[in-house]
Amino acid sequence: MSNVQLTAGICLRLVDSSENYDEVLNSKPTMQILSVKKVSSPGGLNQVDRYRIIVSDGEHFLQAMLATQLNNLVDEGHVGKYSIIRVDKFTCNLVQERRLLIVLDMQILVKNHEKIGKPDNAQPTPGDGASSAQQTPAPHSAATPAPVPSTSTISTSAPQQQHQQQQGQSNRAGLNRQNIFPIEGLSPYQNNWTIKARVTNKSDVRTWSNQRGEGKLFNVTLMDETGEIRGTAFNNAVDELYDKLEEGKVYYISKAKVQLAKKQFTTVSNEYELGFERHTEVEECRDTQSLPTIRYNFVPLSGLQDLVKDAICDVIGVVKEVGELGSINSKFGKTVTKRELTLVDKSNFSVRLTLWGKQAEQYSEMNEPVVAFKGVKVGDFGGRSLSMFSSSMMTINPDIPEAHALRGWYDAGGNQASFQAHSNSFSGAAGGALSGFNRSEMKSLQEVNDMLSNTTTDLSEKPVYFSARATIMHIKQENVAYPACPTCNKKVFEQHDGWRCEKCERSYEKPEYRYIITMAVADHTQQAWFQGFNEAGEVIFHRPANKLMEIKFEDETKFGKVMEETIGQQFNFTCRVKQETYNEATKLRYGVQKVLPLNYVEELWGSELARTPICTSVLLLLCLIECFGDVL
DNA sequence: CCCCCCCC
Repeated sequence: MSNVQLTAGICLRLVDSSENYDEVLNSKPTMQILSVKKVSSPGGLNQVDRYRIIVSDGEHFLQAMLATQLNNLVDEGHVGKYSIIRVDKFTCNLVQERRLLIVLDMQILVKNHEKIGKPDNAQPTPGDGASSAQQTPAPHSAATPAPVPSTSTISTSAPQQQHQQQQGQSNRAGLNRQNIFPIEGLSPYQNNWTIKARVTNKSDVRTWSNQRGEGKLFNVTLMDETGEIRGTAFNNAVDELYDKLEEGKVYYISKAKVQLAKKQFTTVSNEYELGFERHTEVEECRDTQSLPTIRYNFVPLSGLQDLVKDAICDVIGVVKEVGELGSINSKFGKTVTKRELTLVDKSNFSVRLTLWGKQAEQYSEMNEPVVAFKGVKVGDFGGRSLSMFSSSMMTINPDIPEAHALRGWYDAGGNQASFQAHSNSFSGAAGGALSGFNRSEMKSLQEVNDMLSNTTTDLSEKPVYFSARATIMHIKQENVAYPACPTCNKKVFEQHDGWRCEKCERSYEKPEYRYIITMAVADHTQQAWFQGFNEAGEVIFHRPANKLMEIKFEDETKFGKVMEETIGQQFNFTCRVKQETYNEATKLRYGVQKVLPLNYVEELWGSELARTPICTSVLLLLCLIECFGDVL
């Protein structure tokens, strides 16, 4: 421990204007961390926590930030207060006229060490010695020139001019390639920067038309090793830049406007975004060696439950199931194709992720690949779900350590694991099978009524879902099933040559009966009319509709008996309530999404009664009997 | 200056 040697003097060299910056950059100094403090970004759902650290060389100390890709070193306890580190890679820039070191890569030499020396602040704030300048951003009026950024030089303002003259000589034409700024250091307070960034995503050109006017635009996501930022070009700038900026390529970009990103719209992890303007300079960079293709901040699938709905996150998982291509009709009558993937990971959780449009149509990986997703949206369907944005990134079998680890784990037996689906219900394992049914969110019919009358949601626009346990009181006997087209399920009509489907424009010898059920249900608080279709009917009647209709045609009395047997049966229903209009009258329609027979062990588990010790014991016993009944 | 990103 005692043989650790800090790189004395490095802090002063970092703030010394006359230093050779390249030498300082490459010196890989050994330093001690004096403090680690989490800094949470204000607002926004996609903001990643950051760590501010203070580093010391034993004589002086400096403020620094950890690049977010190093967050896990702190989160997992590998590094902390008084750790000795070797800074292998960093960048330094001016923020509020103070230098801020961003540590991009480091080695931990000693995790725990006593404090070395009595270091002083290498960069005391003029005036009071506190860090007020940093905490109170001065408004930059015209009278207060913004500080000149500096990453490749650590000169202060006077030598800066000298430095820029030197650069002018080496790079007369084109952009100032020496003065590369980290994306993470960009802010509206800086000008004269150049970033070197990869386009990781480029949107199509979109047009808009509203009361404020019309126009066109496109977005890109730009990334370097410190962070990412969204750039937007409007109108003329679209013509100028759309073809120039290609997805996957790296560019020098300067003279764009840095502005606050509106947090309700951002899907990219940055407080700011870039507005491309007429004078914005974009030049392709062919040396792409030093830039990673993508930077992730993975959340384990088990951790999705800690994220709020609509949060944006990165995940990596093995695609265990690939759903069929389907389509949905969105609110505005748009039809969109979709495909659901089921991801699993080492946390033994699974989650469904929806691909849209082209990505859904073109997905064809059938060999359970590892797939990394960046910037996907967290939903709460069935507990937790994920959905792609157009700005999200999907990378199949990425060449990154996390992917290799996951592959190894999966192939070495992880694929045999049973995965827990996200669910709010008490019984997580059951939650997966129930898919959307949340026992802990069960409501009485009265509570459903109250919820519906108090909701601010426009029920004609957006349906509300609920689960309730109720007993069937009555089923309308007439039209309990309809003759359906075996191909498209539409109603068919009997004609001289068989059963005619108008949609498929053909006739069938026999129809396929499908249930269409209107039933009165009740619980101890209320009654309601539910409507159910084929899946619901098969559960309620314990037989396909064809069979029930067979009985009806052969023996009316027996049919009446079957109908009667359903009365008094209790089920767990999951329903979708929507406001619909018939003949200018609006009414709420309760569509049954799912019917589940009761499972008495689980019903008890979820109840208050189960909290008593005696009941817990009995329930455990019941579970054991259920599991091992055959053996006992 | 956009801001849609959907459905069960």
